[in-house]
Amino acid sequence: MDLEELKRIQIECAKKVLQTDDFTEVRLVGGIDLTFEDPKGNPTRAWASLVVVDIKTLKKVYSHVVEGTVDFPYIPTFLAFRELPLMEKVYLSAEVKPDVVFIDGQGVAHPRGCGIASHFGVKLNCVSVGVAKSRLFGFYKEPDVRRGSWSPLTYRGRTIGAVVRTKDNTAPIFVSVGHRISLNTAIELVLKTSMYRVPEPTRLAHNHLQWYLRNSCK
DNA sequence: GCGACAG
DNA sequence: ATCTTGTCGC
Repeated sequence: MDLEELKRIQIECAKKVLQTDDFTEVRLVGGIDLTFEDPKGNPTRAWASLVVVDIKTLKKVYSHVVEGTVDFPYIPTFLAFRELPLMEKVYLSAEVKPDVVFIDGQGVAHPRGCGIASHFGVKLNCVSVGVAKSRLFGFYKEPDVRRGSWSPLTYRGRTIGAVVRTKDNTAPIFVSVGHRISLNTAIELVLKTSMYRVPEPTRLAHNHLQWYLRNSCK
């Protein structure tokens, strides 16, 4: 693998990212998650799930799982080259498409402005939001401990994302624009879909995989 | 040069 | 990401 070449791909992808709201209504919100048979191994067997929830009830209205082989290692800032293929597969084969998709990882809060959530959105031309449990890039001040408060994630004076408190006295999550959405709307959507620390679409996608691997899969 | 570094 | 049950605390 030639990382310099992959960097150029990310730089080109970043140019196509749209950071304004480009949709009419949001009724269905989806979350995509991956799990690996051997996280350290390369290649390794892996599964991806897409769970779609109704934004009004936060109840699951659709879920889908696909299996595949992942043969690219985990390298910070190059996560998309490892996880994007399976994410594309689960999304493209889904019978229900959400209006917005939450992706585990960063969107534009990335050294080259193209984290996995943005890469996913641009490649599939859909509305996406980066929802990460930890920081990859940028600086911030700890937001207030109350649910709903947030502080900007910045780099060289520019806001690239937000550190959002989705639950009282609980570690915040890192939200950034994926594609075709504004940061303010992304934050609003994340807060609207969060009952716990991690927003429901993402949390349920993760739970669904755990359940799936204990049953249907052999 | 050294440390940091989504999942 | 994963190894892993009960347990402590709000």
